[in-house]
Amino acid sequence: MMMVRKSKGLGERHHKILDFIESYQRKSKHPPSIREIGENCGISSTSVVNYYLDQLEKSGHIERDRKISRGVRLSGPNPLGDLLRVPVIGRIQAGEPMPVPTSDFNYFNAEDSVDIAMSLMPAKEKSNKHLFALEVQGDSMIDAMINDGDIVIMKAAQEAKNGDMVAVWLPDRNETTLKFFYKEKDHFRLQPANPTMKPILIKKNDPLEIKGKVVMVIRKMDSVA
Amino acid sequence: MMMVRKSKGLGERHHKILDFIESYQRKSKHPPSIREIGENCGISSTSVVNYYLDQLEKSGHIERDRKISRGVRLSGPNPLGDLLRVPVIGRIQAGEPMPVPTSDFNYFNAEDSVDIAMSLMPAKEKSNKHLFALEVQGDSMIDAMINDGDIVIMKAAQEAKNGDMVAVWLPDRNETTLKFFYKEKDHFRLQPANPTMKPILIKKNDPLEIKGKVVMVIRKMDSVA
DNA sequence: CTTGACACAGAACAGACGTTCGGGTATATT
DNA sequence: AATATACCCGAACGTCTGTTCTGTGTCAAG
Repeated sequence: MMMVRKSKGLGERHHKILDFIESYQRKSKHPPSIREIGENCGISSTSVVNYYLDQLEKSGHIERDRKISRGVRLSGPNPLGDLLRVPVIGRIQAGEPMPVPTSDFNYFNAEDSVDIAMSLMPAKEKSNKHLFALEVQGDSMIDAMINDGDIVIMKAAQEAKNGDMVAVWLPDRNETTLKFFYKEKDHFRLQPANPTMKPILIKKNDPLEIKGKVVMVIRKMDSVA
Repeated sequence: MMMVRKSKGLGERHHKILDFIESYQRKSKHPPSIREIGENCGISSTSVVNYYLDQLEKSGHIERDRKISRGVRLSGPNPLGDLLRVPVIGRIQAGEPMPVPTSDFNYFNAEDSVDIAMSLMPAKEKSNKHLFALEVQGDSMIDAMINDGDIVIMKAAQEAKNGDMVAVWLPDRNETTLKFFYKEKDHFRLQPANPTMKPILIKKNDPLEIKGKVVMVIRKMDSVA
């Protein structure tokens, strides 16, 4: 009685091997050897492991550095990869000036930080220079589709292009707000992310301070258990 | 003429080795061997490399897995850290059934995937098992504070606890929706994340299918340039 | 029945690799 | 001057490791 797993994409052993490589790498911080894969996947011969590894390489699931010890890794842009550590420099809420990074930007005295996979970042932001994060406090940003507790990743900026989502300080209203920015004939249009809500129009003479551009918003649902 | 570098913390070679390990790991995705370190740092003897590696280990700069090929890595909380690779298995929009993971969903038949730093995940979700992601299409989730283009990280589930944000399929309305879930005396209350909006009440007899719990929401502002 | 693809085992080989040991040369200390 | 210490080299050893080759049994197609 043999297992029949022909012509299907991946067999049980393929999965087992992929799982093992992944967990081994996570625990040991380096890839497993062929023999270690065999022992942990119930394969007694190194040649059989090599046999499967070849298949997984051809199908693009793994990459191998031939002739090199433990030169096997899960493929993909970033099997375990580059993180950006973005400092959380404070909280943002309406009615108070927004915290902005100091010029020194020595981000190690930051109380906290969040790790973002580089692959999540837009191409231009691959350097964590000028990136910082804020935790949103209160419901004041709901018209920007941003909730209490959300984390906003920002890039310091004093100017913006049309379509950027920016953090602006409106001295007239004594308010920090996050809106899409559009420069139009004789005014700035601050468009809420929520399409059911109406924009704020600011005359070009009126004060308006752009504090930064929003790069990303992250909302964690901690209650999941 | 010899270099004098006594009694100081780290010498020139220590830094050179640390830099090399870091850049080698980044490029080759696996650690260098002792001989490779030697060649690239101008050290002709493996024993000297070993000599420095021992020092760097004692001083806590690196960690070593003895007897194991390429068992050297930079130490620290997150030299390059753990990512969860979550498969994006489809799009979600109101009026259509939500895609759910197949039993085979774990690997790369997923068209795309997103990388999430483990440090961002709630403690219980440290395994990418049962995690999947959906891209939200359309504005139908605005009352869940979720916008067009957002990425929702979900955990497959058929049940939910009070306070969980869940994806539910309402056959009566022919609608998939994301709401906070509360079980009450004689009905289920589906509470929108937006506190200005009113809940949906579902009688306990009426049909209601929980598809999964929302773990995280990610919004990328790609327009930043 | 024959053929061939497929899955697997075992052994053997050649390098790669970490480790160790004996020796060497400066500089500083006693 | 003698000793200690830090730094460094080369070689040898034994094991780890990827690769390759031969052989075996299964199964489906011709």
